[in-house]
Amino acid sequence: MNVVNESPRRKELTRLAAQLFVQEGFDRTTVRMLAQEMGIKSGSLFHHFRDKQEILAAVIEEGTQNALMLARQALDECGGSASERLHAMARAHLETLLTDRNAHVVALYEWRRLDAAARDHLSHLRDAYEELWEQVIDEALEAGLVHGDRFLVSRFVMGALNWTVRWYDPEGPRKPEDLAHELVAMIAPSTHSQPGQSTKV
Amino acid sequence: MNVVNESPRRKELTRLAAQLFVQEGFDRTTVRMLAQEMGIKSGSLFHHFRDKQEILAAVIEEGTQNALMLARQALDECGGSASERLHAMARAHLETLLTDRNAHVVALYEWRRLDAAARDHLSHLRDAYEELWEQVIDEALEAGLVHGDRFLVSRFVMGALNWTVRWYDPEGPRKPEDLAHELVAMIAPSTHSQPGQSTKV
DNA sequence: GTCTATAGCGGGATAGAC
DNA sequence: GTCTATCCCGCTATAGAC
Repeated sequence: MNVVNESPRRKELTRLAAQLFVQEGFDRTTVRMLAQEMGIKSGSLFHHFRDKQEILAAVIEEGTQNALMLARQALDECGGSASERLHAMARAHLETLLTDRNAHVVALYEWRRLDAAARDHLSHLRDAYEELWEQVIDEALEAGLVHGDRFLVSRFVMGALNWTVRWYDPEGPRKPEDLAHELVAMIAPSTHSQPGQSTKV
Repeated sequence: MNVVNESPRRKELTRLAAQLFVQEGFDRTTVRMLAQEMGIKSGSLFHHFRDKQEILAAVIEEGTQNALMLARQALDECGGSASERLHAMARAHLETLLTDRNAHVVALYEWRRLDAAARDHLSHLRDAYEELWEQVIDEALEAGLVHGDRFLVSRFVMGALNWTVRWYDPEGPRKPEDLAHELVAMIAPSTHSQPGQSTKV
């Protein structure tokens, strides 16, 4: 459905929609606001999307797919130690959340506003991303880096990261990488990150 | 403004509103839904509240005040060790979020929907609650229980806790107390909780 | 304190010209 | 692919009777 419909125009409109959804929330964002941001009239919007719901679905698909891609890439590029992988994953997650401040945030914070059909269509994507997290957490548990229940630890870690959206100041001194480092230090304090990736601040 | 207006009737209506705001979100909750839940017609609502905004403000004030009260009480009743206090705080926080599932959740998740005046009026309450957290985190840092930056640690911990709202299943086997215990174990693994409070599961 | 009735507005979405 | 024009609906809030 969406895979076919990937015109560059639509992608650009999706990007702009993501920005507004983050600023205002999905419910408060009107189709007229969306149209204005896109430089067209509200009627024209429905040439690209069937309805407002479909815009949300497009944003969330884009955001999750992007996060998944960047996370896999980060894991491929980092060293193989459990600690390095945990750090790489946290860093990738925070960068998709805090640097672009768009589609991934919408995916996390507006998921409930998807209708049943869209949730159904997108849940496997979300699950794939969460499984990647659980896998990295598993490795950390096996390495003795962290202790506790796999399910709970991954949800606590994701919660700590996802909540940064609420208080992080992009103009402040801390970069997403710094936050990732501090989080790993908090839950796995005995770890010394390998050189080659400057995780020490 | 609100302190004067604390009729039992209004408190009850506020309680019902909180429930709907959690289920549907503030924006999706209509005054007609609120009225129906309260057993009156929508017009009658405005005898108790000036407008929809004021209902939200009442819920958030109630939720934060309640959380603050219960947190202080929990700290008073627990032992004095940094680990016990951290655990008590986390437990109180989770119980206000997950057991009642109402006003405190709204305070956390719908804060942005408050207008400027209400935010101004309520921010000192929210700040008092966050300062209580930072104080407990400070004690944990000084006791060597946890390591890191005071600001970041408290935000990470609160994030992990606040995000539980998204995945916690009240019908499941885990109680808020169990979650609190697991979180403390995750960030301060070397700690052995004092007896007298069964924190071990 | 609650009701009925309704004003007044802004929302999502459509139709057909260009 | 975008425009104008507009339908229709549901929302918040008000007025005045009871």
